[in-house]
Amino acid sequence: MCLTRKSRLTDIRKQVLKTVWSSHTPIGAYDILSRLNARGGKAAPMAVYRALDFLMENGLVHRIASLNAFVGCAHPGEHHAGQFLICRDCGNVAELDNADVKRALAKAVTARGFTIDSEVIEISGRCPHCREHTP
Amino acid sequence: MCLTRKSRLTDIRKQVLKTVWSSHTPIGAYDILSRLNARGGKAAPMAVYRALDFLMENGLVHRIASLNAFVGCAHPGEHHAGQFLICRDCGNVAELDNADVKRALAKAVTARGFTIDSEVIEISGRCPHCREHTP
DNA sequence: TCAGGAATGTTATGTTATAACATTTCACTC
DNA sequence: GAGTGAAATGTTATAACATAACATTCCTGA
Ligand SMILES: [Zn+2]
Ligand SMILES: [Zn+2]
Ligand SMILES: [Zn+2]
Ligand SMILES: [Zn+2]
Repeated sequence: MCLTRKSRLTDIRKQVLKTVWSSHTPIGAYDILSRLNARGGKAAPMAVYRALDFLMENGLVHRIASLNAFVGCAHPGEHHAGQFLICRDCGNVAELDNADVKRALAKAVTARGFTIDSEVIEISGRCPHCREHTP
Repeated sequence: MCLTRKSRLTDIRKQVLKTVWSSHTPIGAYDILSRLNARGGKAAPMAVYRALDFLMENGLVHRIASLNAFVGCAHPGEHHAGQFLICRDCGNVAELDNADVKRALAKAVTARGFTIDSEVIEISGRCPHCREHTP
């Protein structure tokens, strides 16, 4: 765990992180909650949302706004934005961090006089595997 | 109204479209509902969501996924995607349709073997006006 | 050991969105 | 101009997502 940067990976945060990763597709906060409580727990939604906030701040999890769901970060490190490719058939998500996209976007945004605080880039489509198997 | 393409701009759809445009910032479905019912109406959420679905299909309104809210389309026409710049201070939204961004994104996506069905590109930041007035 | 902040617990409520089925409206045909 | 079928709307209920507010516990460092 890269949490030698003074952030505390407490038990519930670890459980939520595990649960997010145990799903191969984006998972909703209440689904996370159910899985935690499935083995006898009695956590409340707040606990999950707080853990998710922590994990997002620490670059371990991303929120997929278009799905109201969460995925583990493919390249954990500092807090960062990425581009997400979501397969509409199997639900799998690929995380990109493409320099050309960021550059083109930054140029277009600054041309309008805006500054960037955060980005949401989510593409819905079909992954190679699903394209091959269901024409 | 460009609805000579056989889609019916009925009364409730027109009211919802007007309400979306009457707000200078993205507006939530339930806020739209309140404004409709403010003058005595008694519509239900479904009516608003159905009207919004119609307006989005017809390229008159966009959904801002990161805000769970809706804005009028700046360049109405066919159904299309855009890039949205959202000012975190004043809430105003600028709609872009930048060719370089689309090109870079399409390239990065196809390089991964994905196809694109729909895009969500939403940048949160500060607009020129707010940058000037609050340093 | 004893603060003081960070983390969690607890309860309640707010907000956003859809399911399922009934009824009405409207364009089109006969 | 009555019949008909699809599109649109009405209605009721509920699912799904998220936060407010305040109490309590836990950890760290003086
Ligand atoms: Zn990441
Ligand atoms: Zn797939
Ligand atoms: Zn548009
Ligand atoms: Zn602004």
